[in-house]
Amino acid sequence: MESTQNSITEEHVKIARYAKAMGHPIRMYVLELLSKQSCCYSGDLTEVLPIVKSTLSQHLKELKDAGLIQGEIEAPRIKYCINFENWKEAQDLFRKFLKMDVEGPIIKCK
Amino acid sequence: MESTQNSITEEHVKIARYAKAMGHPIRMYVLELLSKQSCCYSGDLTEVLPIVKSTLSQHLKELKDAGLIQGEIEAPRIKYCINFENWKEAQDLFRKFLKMDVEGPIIKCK
DNA sequence: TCCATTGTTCGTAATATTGCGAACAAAGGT
DNA sequence: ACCTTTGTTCGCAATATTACGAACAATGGA
Repeated sequence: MESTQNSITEEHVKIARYAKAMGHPIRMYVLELLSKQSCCYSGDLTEVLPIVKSTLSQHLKELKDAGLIQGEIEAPRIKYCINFENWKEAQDLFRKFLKMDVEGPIIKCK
Repeated sequence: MESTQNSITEEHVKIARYAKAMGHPIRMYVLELLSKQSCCYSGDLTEVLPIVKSTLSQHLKELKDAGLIQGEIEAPRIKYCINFENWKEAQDLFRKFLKMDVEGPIIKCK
């Protein structure tokens, strides 16, 4: 079933997907905030972030699509929280990835 | 000197920059390979990756621009290695970021 | 010197990202 | 029923990303 040359694994695709979602300062801010203080409303964010609500909505959608956060309707607002299932997966993937070569390479380059 | 509303810090910008560079399966593969086995030549990569050399060159350039890797001329080839100074910074940033809420939020969201 | 090898750069194209404002939808309160 | 609040969706524009092939540069070897 596999194509290409089995170099790129499903793990590379997964971690790249999470990394891509994290690849914007606004989204990193939101993730950090949520992972620190459980939940927040999107209105709280527009007050401190230098973007309009529609742009924020798009960033939140990206984080949602990547699986890192989830929204819960609490009318008339929406409460955003970390999606802890996927968050844990992302943590594990990054930890595994970052564990490598903490002390530098075996063969020092140059 | 700061503008906006001091929500987005320099750290958010930095980690987002690294995350963005990691936001593609090809680049994650290269980073993993290099962090595992010290160095490699770009020709080694084209052999196993399902992209042509010019595309690979662009991905390597992105990793270089983000500061995660460095190239060293070793004619007629170029030896690519992890840039360990920045790699360490990225590791620290991600570790700090990932450390948060390993066990879940204080206030469980529904 | 000419050729082969290696990798970058250029030109091109398709698609994705980022951002704004306006319009829209959903729900609660009066 | 109407209005307010909240957030999404739409339309638009500018720019970035991803990918390919062709052309180009640099270097070592024949």
